[in-house]
Amino acid sequence: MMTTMAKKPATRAQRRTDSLSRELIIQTATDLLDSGGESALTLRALTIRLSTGYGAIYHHVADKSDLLAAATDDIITRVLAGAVTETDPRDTLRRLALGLFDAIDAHPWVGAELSRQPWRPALLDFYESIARLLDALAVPERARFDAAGTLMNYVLGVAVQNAANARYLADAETDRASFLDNAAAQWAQVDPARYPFVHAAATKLREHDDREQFLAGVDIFLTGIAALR
Amino acid sequence: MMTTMAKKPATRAQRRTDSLSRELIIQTATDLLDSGGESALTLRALTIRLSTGYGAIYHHVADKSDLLAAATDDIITRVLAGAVTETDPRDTLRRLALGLFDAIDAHPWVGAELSRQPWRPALLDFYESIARLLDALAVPERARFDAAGTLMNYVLGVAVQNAANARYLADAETDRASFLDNAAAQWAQVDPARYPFVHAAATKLREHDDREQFLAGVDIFLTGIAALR
DNA sequence: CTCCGATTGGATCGTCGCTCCAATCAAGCT
DNA sequence: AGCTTGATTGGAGCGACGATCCAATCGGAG
Repeated sequence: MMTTMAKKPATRAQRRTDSLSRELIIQTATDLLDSGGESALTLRALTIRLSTGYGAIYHHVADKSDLLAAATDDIITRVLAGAVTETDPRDTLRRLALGLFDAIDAHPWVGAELSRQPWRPALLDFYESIARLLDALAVPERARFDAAGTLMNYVLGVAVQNAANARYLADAETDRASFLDNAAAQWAQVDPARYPFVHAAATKLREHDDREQFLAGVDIFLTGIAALR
Repeated sequence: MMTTMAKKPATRAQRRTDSLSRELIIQTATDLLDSGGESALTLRALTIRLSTGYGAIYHHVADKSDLLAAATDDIITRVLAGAVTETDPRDTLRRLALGLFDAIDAHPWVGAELSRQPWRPALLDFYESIARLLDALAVPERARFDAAGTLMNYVLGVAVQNAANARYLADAETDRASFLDNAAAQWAQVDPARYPFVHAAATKLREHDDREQFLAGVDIFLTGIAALR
């Protein structure tokens, strides 16, 4: 046997002229995730979009989870940068929560990633802001820790739920209306004797607005927190 | 080239005497998940543990996600079967929520799976129970839908959070105490000027009990609900 | 006893994340 | 300019994964 095959001419594919950077990779990853969901972010897709190889990417990024985390931090940081302060602490809190809600609504993969890594440094700012606002609401210091944690859990819980719905919608390639109709039809089919409330809720499922329901939940918690003093 | 290598003798590995079943597969999958976390459930590991092949497993199960969903339903159903009813609707609700909390604490992968598929049929019973209890707590019919959804989101949010922590603990092979010490140390290192509340919360992190904090959140919710009447 | 559908085991496929290394470039030194 | 050295790039290849496919085997109905 010959030790070498007939070698290709010694030319490699042309080397890129503009230099790669961590930022460019993260930006491209975000594009892929936004357009195709979590499963669209593969290293192969990245190499194609950036017309480069694995080595170049791994030189700037530790591994895939590092890349996902960095993209998530990027989005979260942007949300916090756009946060505004109202005169009423309750309103500010509502705004803050809605900001995270909307961001995850626009980038569902962020919700899934946060559910996997809930203590990213970028969320420290969120936690800090919430605690500060609870202070302004006269929540006693001993209860503030639990209250802030509860709010965080609720917001993240809704975020994850929304991300799951969005993923389902993307996979099934159906629009939101027919998805809700389908779910409502299923709920309406359950035995009314065994599940009277679920059966009754089927109609509301079609009308409800995720964003408003989220805000209703925030208000429930705010009311409960106000009684902690 | 020869078309066939020297074939092994025509004997196949001995066929199993006891028959496989969907239940046995689900049970084995649960064992694998409990002992090694989500990544431990691979088809190869299943074939080894059951000393069988891929075909036999795929004959009883549609695909891997079907298997994961079935295992999750199994756990949830068990939790609901053990639910008890107190005289006070509040206590019953607390028990119900704690049941789910403890189940996910014992099987963290259930939390991760529920975050991916939050509308499993097994959760319908949960939803129904919650709505029934909210009715007993005199929550008006128009607010019941939002309130029930809010509580569900909160419980699932905490569940996901717990699952993420458990996963981290399993991967890092550290115990909970040193994990909390580590996290507290990190929180204590953040700039006290920029993050006064996070900095102050560092000490509480070491003392706090996840279960109690979860219950504190449920109580905040219950207080908030009481104002809805 | 015979047959046929139900069940089983494993070879094989395509894709994934990741490692590894030769090839290439840019910047500094003499 | 020529040389050197470290940073950066591109891609072949590895092992593991989920899934498919099919020959081999079993067990009950007739």
